[in-house]
Amino acid sequence: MEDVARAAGVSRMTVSRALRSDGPVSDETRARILKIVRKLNYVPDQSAGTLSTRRSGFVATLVPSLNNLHFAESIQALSEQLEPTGLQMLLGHTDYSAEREERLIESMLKRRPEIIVLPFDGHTPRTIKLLKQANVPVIEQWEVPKRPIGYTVGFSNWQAARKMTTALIERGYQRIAFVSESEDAWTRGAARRAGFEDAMQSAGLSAHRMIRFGKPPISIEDGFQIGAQYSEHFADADCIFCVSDAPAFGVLSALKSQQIRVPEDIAVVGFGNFEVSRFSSPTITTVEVDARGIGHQTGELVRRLLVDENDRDGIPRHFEIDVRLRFRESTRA
Amino acid sequence: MEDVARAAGVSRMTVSRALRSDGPVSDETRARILKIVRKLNYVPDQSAGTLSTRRSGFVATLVPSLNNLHFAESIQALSEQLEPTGLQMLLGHTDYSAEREERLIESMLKRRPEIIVLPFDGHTPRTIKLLKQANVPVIEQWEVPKRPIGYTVGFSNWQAARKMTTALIERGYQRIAFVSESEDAWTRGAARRAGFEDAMQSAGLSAHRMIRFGKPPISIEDGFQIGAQYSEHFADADCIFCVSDAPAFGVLSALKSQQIRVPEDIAVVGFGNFEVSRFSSPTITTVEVDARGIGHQTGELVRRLLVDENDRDGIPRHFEIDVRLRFRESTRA
DNA sequence: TTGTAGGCGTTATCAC
DNA sequence: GTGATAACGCCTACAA
Repeated sequence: MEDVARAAGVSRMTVSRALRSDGPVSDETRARILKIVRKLNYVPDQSAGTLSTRRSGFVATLVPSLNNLHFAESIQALSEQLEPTGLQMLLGHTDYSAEREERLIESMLKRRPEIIVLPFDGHTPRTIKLLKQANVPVIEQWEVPKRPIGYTVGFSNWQAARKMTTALIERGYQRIAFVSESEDAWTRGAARRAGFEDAMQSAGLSAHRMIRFGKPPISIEDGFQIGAQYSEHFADADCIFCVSDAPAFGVLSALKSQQIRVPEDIAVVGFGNFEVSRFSSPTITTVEVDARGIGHQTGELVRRLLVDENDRDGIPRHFEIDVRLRFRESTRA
Repeated sequence: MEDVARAAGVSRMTVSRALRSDGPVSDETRARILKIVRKLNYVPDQSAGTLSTRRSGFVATLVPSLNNLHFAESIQALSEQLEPTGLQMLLGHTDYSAEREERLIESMLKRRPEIIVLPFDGHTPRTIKLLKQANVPVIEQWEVPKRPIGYTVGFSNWQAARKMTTALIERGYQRIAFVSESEDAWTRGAARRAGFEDAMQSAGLSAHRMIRFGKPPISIEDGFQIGAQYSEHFADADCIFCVSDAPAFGVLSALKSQQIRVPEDIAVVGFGNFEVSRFSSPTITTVEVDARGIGHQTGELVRRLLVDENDRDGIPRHFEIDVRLRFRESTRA
């Protein structure tokens, strides 16, 4: 910066001002400075700026995993929202581990993020303490916690699964099995299972057909293995409700290879409305979740909290994300 | 830090040393300081550290899109490698746009990354200039450029597609169609197409059956629409080679709904070995690419370049990633 | 519209 | 093993 200043015959301060689009500098001086900046390939050092302004420009963001199109899409939507604001995303993935989440937050806090975005999957007590002490807005996504730390953007997985289960019962299914992960610290999956159980019990039906298999995120392959043991798991069931579309597709694939017809012999239902569920044969009945919407709403919220000075009043604490049931060929009408 | 120093009855410098695990401090003093650090919830400010040490601890990383399991997996593998090193990833996605890539690099350089990891899909001249002037190691991934800027981790898409095409010809296919994106700044897709053309021409066959449709990344839906126009596109073809598994699955789905048999009436081939290709029916012949391997190798390389002081000699400029042909049910033996 | 002085929170360096 | 001092590169605050 010194070099630029010298070449332009001004002080470093004037260079600094010329680089901020709103700095009070004469047009002529700014033009001259910017030309020299380009010629000298000067790139300002944001660490120094951060230190001075006490604004890092960072949005700390966690996801359980990138290896899941829902999370990837929501991140992508968020990062697109962030682009014009000049804020940068600091991304980490927890691998569905609360301990890893804690470590990540600890290391990200050293970067002094201006806001923290993370999934709610249950946090360790220390994580909660760290988040509160950081004295920075917190946005919890996907599942809505009972005791939110700050803002929330998401929906109730419990209600969504309950709604689908109830709709299935209305369509005449009674012996519904539920497929989910074996390790269930994963609150969202657990919430869906609980919603299923509640709906079944409310209808006076038994919710004992529980298949727990595979670590989160449960995969197509896991679903295939479950489906391959049809007679063991599903001999007396009339419907298989899977915690996500991936295992639903796997189950379908396994049933097909055993000549079991869907939906004539048994129905298959997923969760998430991934692209594959629309193009499998039969197409898969599922719960549609607006993943991009979560990223988008989060981006809006970040903007209102950090960028738009005059839009900071009356910001709701919660943004509800749409969830819709999609009935397709894998269930009968 | 001042507060911690006062409470411990030492200078700030000693606190600083106590926090670096290798700093020369007596065990007793360090223990006392760390206790106070915890009690006061002191979190060091890494911007200040960066300014002083001139080491940011950032790995600038670009991907075309997260909305693609290959890239997501490679990023996840890289970030797992990075975790124990204390390096943090600064992630951005280019959306397959060289201009967006340029803007992202420009903004990331302000953070003074210690290394830059990005896909090679063709760069703008200014991007190349920026990367060279940054004076920081550069790792180009996925496709191997003719003139690399620094290190490379990937494979030749041209060769991979050529190999598959040749193998298809050996299996008796002669009238092979190729499905790829309509906008082809996407060098990897273009490289695959060129490899296909070369193989066909070398065998004295015509490569005129070219379907270009959909913006990158081409989707299942795009493939479905292409497959739906079977008689128009594929009436005289015996095989459909798709630039990725996603459209291959879509094509398959569309053919099935028209009662066209695969592989009896026509074969379908993909690229990438995504999970869906193993569980569709029929399963899809494809080119297997080790996406996690790319992230993993990149992580190794980053470690050798930035962390392991005594492992910096004779580092190869290129790491080749395995590519294998997977013949499945969607082609005949 | 421009310049000067000083500080943001760390660590490198050198002295003890 | 510990402390004092001076940077690191930018920006706030104030003065001209």
